[in-house]
Amino acid sequence: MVLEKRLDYGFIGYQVPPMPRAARSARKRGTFRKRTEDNQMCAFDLLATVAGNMLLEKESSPTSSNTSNEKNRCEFVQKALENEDKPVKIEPSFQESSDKRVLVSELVHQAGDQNFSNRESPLPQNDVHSGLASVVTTDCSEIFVAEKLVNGENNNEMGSFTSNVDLGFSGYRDSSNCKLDCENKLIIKDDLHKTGKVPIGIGADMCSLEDPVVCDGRPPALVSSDSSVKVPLCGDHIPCSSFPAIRDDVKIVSRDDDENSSGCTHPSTIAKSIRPVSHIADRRIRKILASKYWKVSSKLKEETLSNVDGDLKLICRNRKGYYKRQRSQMNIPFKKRKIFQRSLVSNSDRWISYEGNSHSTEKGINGDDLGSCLKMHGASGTSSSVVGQHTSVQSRDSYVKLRIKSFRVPELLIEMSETATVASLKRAVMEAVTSILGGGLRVGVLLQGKKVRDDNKTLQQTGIAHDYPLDALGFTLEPNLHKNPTFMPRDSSCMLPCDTPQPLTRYPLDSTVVHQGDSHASPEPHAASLGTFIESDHDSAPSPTDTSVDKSTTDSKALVAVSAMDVDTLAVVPVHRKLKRSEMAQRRIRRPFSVTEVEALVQAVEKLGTGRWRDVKLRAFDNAKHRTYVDLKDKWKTLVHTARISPQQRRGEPVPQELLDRVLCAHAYWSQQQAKQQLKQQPETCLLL
DNA sequence: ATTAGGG
DNA sequence: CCCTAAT
Repeated sequence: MVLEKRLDYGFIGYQVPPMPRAARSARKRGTFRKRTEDNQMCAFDLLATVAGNMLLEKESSPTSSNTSNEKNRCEFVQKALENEDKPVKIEPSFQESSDKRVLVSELVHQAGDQNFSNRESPLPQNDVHSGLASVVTTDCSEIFVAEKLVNGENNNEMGSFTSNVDLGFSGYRDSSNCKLDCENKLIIKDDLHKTGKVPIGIGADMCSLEDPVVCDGRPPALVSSDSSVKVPLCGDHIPCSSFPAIRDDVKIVSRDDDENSSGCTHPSTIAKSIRPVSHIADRRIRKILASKYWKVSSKLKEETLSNVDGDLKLICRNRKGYYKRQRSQMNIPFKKRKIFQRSLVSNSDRWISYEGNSHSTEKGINGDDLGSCLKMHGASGTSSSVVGQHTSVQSRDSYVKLRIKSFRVPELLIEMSETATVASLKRAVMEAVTSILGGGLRVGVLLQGKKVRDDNKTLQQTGIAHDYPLDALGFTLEPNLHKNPTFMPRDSSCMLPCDTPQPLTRYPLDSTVVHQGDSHASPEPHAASLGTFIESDHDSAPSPTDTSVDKSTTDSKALVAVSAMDVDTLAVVPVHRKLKRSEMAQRRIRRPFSVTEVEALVQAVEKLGTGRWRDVKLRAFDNAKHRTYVDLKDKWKTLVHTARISPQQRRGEPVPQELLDRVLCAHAYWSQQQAKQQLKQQPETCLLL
């Protein structure tokens, strides 16, 4: 049996409905509304529901005994789970439909092996709240928070999402980032909060990485959901009031949670009857949710944040910023993370904004490039009622708002014995996905369904102008494996402590990259791109280069064949703990030297020579953070080369011949000087010998 | 951290 | 531009 799937990784995942209602746009973008099955429910939704239920339970009958509570909880969970049709839903050919994205998280979840319920759980099985804890993995510390809240404790740590995250999925790794203080206010520590920067990553939500239920032996059939999912399918078991906000929002939520402030000025027209939401349970749970999923932008004060479940109007009023669902920090290489840390990726509205705030300590080599050419937009949209269509032009630069509808993860080809168990299949998918993700991803950019290959083009040159059709742009996730897969004899101990028989599985990791629509593939798997950056040159303004949109080079080749591997050999799974350098950092964007820069460079070199690039840098490019002395040296090299070739062979913005002449002249002069120096030292060394 | 050179 | 050996 060959199970061929194209995994479409959508940025859908969990979404917390209880967003300030007034802040929600009245508009509905139907295209973004995920059609989900009624039986889909994300783990966190369940958790929240359960927790809310528990809280209600506790409040309504504070005298009820623990055992009774526990029993109810277990019962509830079981019933909730029973509402799932089946634990695994593998939809065929969903690659055709853009609205049927299979989340990685979902996949991961699918990959979850129910046999794991047997595995040792760090949680004491006799834990009072085992009913709850068994639903949500111990990896998700929200569960603990919820539990503690239920228990009346309110000094809870948020975070500590460990476990499988090191496989490339996201999760909080730092438990110190936020917590609930003794007054139950959400505290987000670190400059993450101060700066409004949310470490983000492309990854699955942790909640779907949990281990299955111990409760009744059934795996939790929890599938990722987004806000449009009807959460409490278990309505019979949950008092509606236990989660009124969600229940309401679920029905009307639209994807465009509107990063901007339009919601304040344009109250939702989808006025629904809002049930009272004053229950402590709700507040608590929503606090959890908020802490997990929503992030207030930098301009929001902390007090406001702590009010997330309280005075929504205040939030709204204060909303210089906006709510964002908080992405968990992906376990990505440090370097990469450094880049991502200054960016915000909105999950709900799917556009990317980058913050140009670059008071970081890192060298300007990587980060500053990015930081300086990215501007953040979220809070400033004035005409945000048309989300994503236009961005107001700020200063003298035009910015493009980008929206990520979905990521496509590389195609996976999985071969399995027909006699393999479903559990094995799940595990195989799991491993395939994790190996892909763990191997590192790079981003591909699609414009009009065609892959944008040239990383050096500016967005404008590519056609991504500020008024481009948003939907024309797509992103893909591509494996960064490029011959680095470290194949390892399958050893179940590496990540899946399970003793079930191992099936024959195989994942051609050099496999295809499936793109949007017409399935383009990249024959050049190394062309790392971080194509979502907007160039801004303040230090030095490279003059506008050719604005040709070279669509012919954007490739229209057919998809790359999936490399078939020998089926007979022992099953292997690539496990690369060691991340290759290619995944560590993105290539800097190309920033051609302007004539002005060349002029400055020539002048400096004339003065200082060709061996003192640091001085050249200091002298002529001290304030051009994106020009390192290596860059200058390289540029000089190319300048010399350019000066030597015929003008017809030169490319790019033409450099005045006068400058090139000076280049040659200076080069000759300093070469001569260098030679003289060598001659002077030569006898000395001879004497020494 | 810089320099020098190959890729 | 990147990568790195060599300073």
